[in-house]
Amino acid sequence: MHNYHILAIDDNEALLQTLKLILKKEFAVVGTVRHPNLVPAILAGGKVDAILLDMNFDKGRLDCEEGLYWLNAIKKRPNPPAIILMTAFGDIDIAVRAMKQGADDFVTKPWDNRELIEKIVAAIEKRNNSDNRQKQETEEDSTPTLKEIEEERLRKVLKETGRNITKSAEILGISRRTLYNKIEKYGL
Amino acid sequence: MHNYHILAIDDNEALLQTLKLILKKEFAVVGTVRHPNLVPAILAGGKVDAILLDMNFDKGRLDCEEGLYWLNAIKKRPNPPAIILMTAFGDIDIAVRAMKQGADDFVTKPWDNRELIEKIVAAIEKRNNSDNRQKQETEEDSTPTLKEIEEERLRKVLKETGRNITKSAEILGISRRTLYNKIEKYGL
DNA sequence: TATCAAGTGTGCATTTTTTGCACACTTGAC
DNA sequence: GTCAAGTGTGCAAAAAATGCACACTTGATA
Repeated sequence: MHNYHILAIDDNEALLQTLKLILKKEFAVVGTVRHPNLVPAILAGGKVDAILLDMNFDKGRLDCEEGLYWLNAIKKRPNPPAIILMTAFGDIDIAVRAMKQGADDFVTKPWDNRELIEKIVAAIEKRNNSDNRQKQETEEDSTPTLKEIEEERLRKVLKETGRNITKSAEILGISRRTLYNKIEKYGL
Repeated sequence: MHNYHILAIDDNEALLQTLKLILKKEFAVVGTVRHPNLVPAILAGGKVDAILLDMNFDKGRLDCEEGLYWLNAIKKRPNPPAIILMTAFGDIDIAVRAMKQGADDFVTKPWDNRELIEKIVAAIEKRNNSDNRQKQETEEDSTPTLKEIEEERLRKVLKETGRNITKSAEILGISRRTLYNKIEKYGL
């Protein structure tokens, strides 16, 4: 049992219920919606780790283009959930376009339950890992004081200009005299 | 006629020649190789804008896994060319895995010539654009004045602390009063 | 409800930094 | 030799940073 929140989107009510039954056994919270236009509101409201988006363009209700549109819209949000797409047809073009737009994985109907669950978990964990990396980077980034980054920048610019003080001062946007002061202050 | 260098990889000599004939009409230089193990040497030698990699796993010579291995190897290089994959089978799983590993596009055999060429050009231009973005960013990185990086840092730290002025000032190594002054000065 | 720690926003005098300008050099190119 | 471009430094005026004080607000806790 994984402590993840899943949201399944499908305009076929019967299929949606089947999906929910399967996913309920493996995930803590499983929501279902019939149309993706409700997704932004749901994402704004609470935690969602992965979205299962069905692109059944056979019934004319929610077609492939629309599916890609929603995929794109969801992925543009600040902290997007993992997205796994489902399609009834083995169309490579759609799969490729979906992957280009940031889908995390692709499942074809009829799906294999075990495979579906594995793909969902893998996609969520991959997303979490990349999140953590970003956080670590920004945390490390936030430590230095203004003076430290100033010193770092001074070193860099001085190096880049080959220690041409006049040019360096110009690049840094400070007066030449001030640059001399700072060089002495930091012992550069 | 595009001034791009293309490298086509296929272990079927006849198909390779067909490809070359088609591509020669559209691209400045078209190379052909029978096995991807020559690719690293070729890439080290000269300019290659795009690679057309055929993954025909029907004959047992160059199978799908091997194709993905080479895709991965090429994409790990410092300045990788765009890669378009070709497959005789409309297998979505392979397409998805290939896209995950950084393939730029996917074409199924039998291919449509116009579509193939368009995809190659699009992939190269996309690659060039992202290159330019990186260059611009790194170039811009050396341009900004001390005040600009100061402002950037202020924004970042304020955001990170949830606009806790006292903590922000502490992190930045300046007095609280000064931080207020800077916030007003920069309009944060 | 009272209280207390932690934070906010601002004023003010003092100290520090920045700035602009001046001056006397050095250096390399032409 | 000279000329443009750069260096290193002094100095007074202007600007910014600092420490401290004061009157708040806020959320948790006894």
